[in-house]
Amino acid sequence: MSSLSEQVLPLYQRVHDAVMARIVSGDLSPGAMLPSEFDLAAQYSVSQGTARKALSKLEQSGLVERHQGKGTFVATTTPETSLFHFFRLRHQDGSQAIPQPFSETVRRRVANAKEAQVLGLEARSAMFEIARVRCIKKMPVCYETSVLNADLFPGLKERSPLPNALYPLYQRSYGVTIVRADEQLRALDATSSIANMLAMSEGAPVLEVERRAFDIVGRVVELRFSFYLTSEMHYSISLR
Amino acid sequence: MSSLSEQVLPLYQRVHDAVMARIVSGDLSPGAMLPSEFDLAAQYSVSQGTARKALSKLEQSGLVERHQGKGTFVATTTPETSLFHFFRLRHQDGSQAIPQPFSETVRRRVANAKEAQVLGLEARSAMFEIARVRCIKKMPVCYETSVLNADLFPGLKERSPLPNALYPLYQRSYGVTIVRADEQLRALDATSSIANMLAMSEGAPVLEVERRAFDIVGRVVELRFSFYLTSEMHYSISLR
DNA sequence: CTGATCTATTCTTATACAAGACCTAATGAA
DNA sequence: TTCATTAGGTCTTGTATAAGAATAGATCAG
Repeated sequence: MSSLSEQVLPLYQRVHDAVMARIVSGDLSPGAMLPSEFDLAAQYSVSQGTARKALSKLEQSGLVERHQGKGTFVATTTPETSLFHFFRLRHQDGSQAIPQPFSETVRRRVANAKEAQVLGLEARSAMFEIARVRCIKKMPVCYETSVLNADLFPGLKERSPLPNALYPLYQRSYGVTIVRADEQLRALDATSSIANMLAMSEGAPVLEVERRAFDIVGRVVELRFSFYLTSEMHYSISLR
Repeated sequence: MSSLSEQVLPLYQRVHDAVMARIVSGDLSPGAMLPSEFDLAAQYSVSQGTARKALSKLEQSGLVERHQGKGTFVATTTPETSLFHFFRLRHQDGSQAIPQPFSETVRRRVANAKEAQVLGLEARSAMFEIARVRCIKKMPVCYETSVLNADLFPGLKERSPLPNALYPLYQRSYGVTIVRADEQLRALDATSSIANMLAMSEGAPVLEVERRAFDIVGRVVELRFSFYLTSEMHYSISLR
C-alpha cells in the first residue's frame, strides 16, 4: 500500500491510469485491441461498469476507439480525424489543400540554445532537421523546417525521402504519437532565401507558423517553422 | 407518440435534449441552478443514474458546471476559460495581450451578399457593423470589423461604447452564447486604409483573420474580420 | 462562537439486460 | 458439389437502474 497509485483514487481512475500506462509504454500499440470490459474488470477485480467507465474516459481523451459488438482499440490515427488533421491549409472554397513534398533535405546537427530549451534537452544535443518545400499544382506554397531529438528517431535520415505526412511515420515507426500542437502565427515579409524557395518576390507577405508538437505524455517532440503563401490559400482553424 | 423526440433515442439522450432546450431557450439562464439529479429523474420518470448521464453530457459540452454537494449550474462563462478565450494575441513571452479599444463606430446597414449567406439571412437584411481599433501601450495593433444580425441584437448601437470583450455582452444582454469560432488566416500587405488606422506604412505585412462565430445551436451569429500587426505580437492557437 | 448533526447534492460502484457485430453450421437451390 | 443464404450462438459494447459514499452547506445545541 505504498505506491502512488494506491492513493484514494476512485477505482475507475486507477484502471484508467493502468491502461493508459500500457498504451503509453507501447505495450498496447496503435490498432491493438484492448481487453473487453469483462476481462478488464476481472483483471482489476472491479465490476464491468467500473471498467467501462475507465474505457469511456480513455475514449473521451481520444486515446482509444470503441465499437459496439466489436471491441475497444488503441486509436491509430491522431485523436480527431485523419492523416492530415494538423494540415490546416485550405483552398478558398474551404476544401482541404494537401501540398505534395517537392524538395527535401534531412540533416543531422546539434541543437542551438532555443531548440534545446524548447525540446527539453541538453545544449548541443544531436538533432535531425527536416527541410521541405511543398507544392500544389506545381506551385510552391510552403517551406518548412522541423527539428527533432535524434535519440527519439534513430535512422530517420536514412528514411529520406520521407512520406508527405510525418506524424503517422513518427507513430508507426517510432511509437511517438502527436496529440497536440501549439502554434504561434505571424505575418512577415519574405526574406530573400524564403522568397527564392517559394518562387515569389522578396518582401511579399508570408504567414509564418511556429509549432511545438506534443506527444501523449506531454513532451515537446518537434519544433517546426512553416512559411505559407496565402494568396491562393488560407490557414484554417477552429476555436472552442 | 408523434413528435420527433419520441424517436427511439436513448432515455438519457432525451433528457439531455430537453434540458438543453431549456437552456438554449433562456428558460434556464447562465448561472441558474438546474434541478438535482433526483428531481430531474422524477420529472422525466427515469432513474437518477440516467438523469445523471444526461447532465454529464451537458457538462462535457461545457454547457453546465457541476459541483459535488452543491448542484449543477448553467455555465456563465464561455465553455473553456475566461472572458478572453477567443482573444488569441500573445506577447513574445507567451503572456496574453489584451488590447484596449481605442476608437469605435457602430453602424446599422443592410447585409451584402456574402454576409447574408454566411449568417444565413435574406439578402439585404438589417445588420450592425462594429468597427474598432485596438491598442496596446498606446500603439494600435489591431483593426477589426464585426457584422451581426440586427434582429438578434436590438438596441446594440445605443450601447456604444461597447465593452472590450463582446461575447460576454452577447451572452448577458442577448442570450447568445458563443461556443465556437472558425477562422481563416492569411498574410497580407496592408492596404492604405488599414495602414492608416494602424499607424504603419502601406504595404507592410498584416495578419488577416476572418472569423465565423457560432452559438450553442450552431448558428453563425457574427462575421468578423481582424487585421493584426504581428511584429511585436503573435497569434497563438492550439490544435488537438 | 464552536462543534455536531442534518440535509441536499453529486460521485462511485455494482448489476441486469439490450443491442450490435461476427462467426459457424445448417439449409437449400443451382 | 458448390455457393449463397439463413439461423443461432457468442462475444462485444450500450443502456438503465439501484444503493451507498463523499461533499458542501445550513441548522442547532451547548
